[in-house]
Amino acid sequence: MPGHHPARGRRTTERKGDVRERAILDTCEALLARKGYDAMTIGDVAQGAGISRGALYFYFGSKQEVVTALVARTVEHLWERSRATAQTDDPRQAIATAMHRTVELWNEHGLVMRTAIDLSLTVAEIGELWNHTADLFIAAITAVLERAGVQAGTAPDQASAMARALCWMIERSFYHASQESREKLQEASATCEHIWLISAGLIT
Amino acid sequence: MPGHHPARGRRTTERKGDVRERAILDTCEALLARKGYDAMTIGDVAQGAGISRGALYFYFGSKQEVVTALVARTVEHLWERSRATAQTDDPRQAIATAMHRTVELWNEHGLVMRTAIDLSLTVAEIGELWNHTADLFIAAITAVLERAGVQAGTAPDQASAMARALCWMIERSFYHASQESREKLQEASATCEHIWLISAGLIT
DNA sequence: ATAAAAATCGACACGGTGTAGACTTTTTCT
DNA sequence: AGAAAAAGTCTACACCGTGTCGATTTTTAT
Repeated sequence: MPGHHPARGRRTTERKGDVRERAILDTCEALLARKGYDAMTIGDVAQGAGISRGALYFYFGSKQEVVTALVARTVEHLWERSRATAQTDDPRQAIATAMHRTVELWNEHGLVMRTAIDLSLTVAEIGELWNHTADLFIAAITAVLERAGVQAGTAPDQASAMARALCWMIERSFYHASQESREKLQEASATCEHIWLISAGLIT
Repeated sequence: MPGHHPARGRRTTERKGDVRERAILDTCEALLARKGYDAMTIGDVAQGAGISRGALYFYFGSKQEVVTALVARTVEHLWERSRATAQTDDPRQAIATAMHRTVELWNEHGLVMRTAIDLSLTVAEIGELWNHTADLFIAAITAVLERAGVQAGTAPDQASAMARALCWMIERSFYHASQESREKLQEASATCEHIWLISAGLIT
């Protein structure tokens, strides 16, 4: 329909580059799943996205930047979801829904989350991204523990320190389980939930 | 002293290569600490060991093989130590000594252990090494839990599954803490011990 | 002393990364 | 619509680290 003016007052223009950028990230995610980080080459990603290597470097300055952007995209999604979570008064209920949501997260984004964890050491920016994510989780766990009656504070047997340990337990358990199968993930979740409940003093 | 015969009946011959091999591994460990795995190059290691790159490839077929050998050397040390551990009947005591020993292990070999964990995914052989090590720990934890009265079995709330989760909790907590300082490691240990005790039902 | 085995080296080929500069397409402004 | 600017694309190249090869030297055993 020639002569058609798209609505004004709103940025209609989606740069061609925006589409490409998404294509690059999508390809990166797919290749990460198929070949893993080391085996995946910039050339592969470029080819998958339908451009040449040189063109890719117009968008990202390095292989690390590409995967950092991918992690950022995913992690942003996590934050959004976690912000949208309804709060409950009952700690038992809070724990159950938190674990359930976490299972969903890992089912959906397990690959990128594992990659983020793996690269946290080597790629500083990814490390920060993941640290921040972990801090959100730790804060949430701390809150639940305190509401369940665990003494607030940072001593080894108080809420804050315990929350950190529980967070790492969940991270690592899910990291391994999500590589195996959804069933294993479900089992790991049940176990972590159980230990969390015990630690909160909600189970004998 | 010409004509000197080294004592017989005992393998006096330590191949020159044996010394070199040790030198290579030692250098590798030092460089790993200084620059990290990615930044460390085969050339660096060779230079540090006082030989050329070409000569290094006489000993090891690849960079991965070098670090795999280093991990193997360290892990063997762990196994030895863990075999030599006295058993106690009192679960509380068993947990305390286990955590204490683990702190020592991480203080001494934290760097290599972290490297092993990082490379578990990419280098299959290191993965197996570390898995086996983890299995030893899990078995030990399981035994203690059962002796403390936790029901044996693999269901999510039974000894085996809980031991696995606790193992990951300890691994991850120590992984992070050992990067910071001995104090942090000590604190992390106290927290993990506390959660372990609660999970075993030895604390209200 | 000598022959076999062990160890060493320098040169080379390969593959992946990242850069440079020329060129084309798209967007923006009037 | 049309020109200038901005955005996007490509090919070629330089660099670096890995791993291989064959020739050579050193060590070891007899």
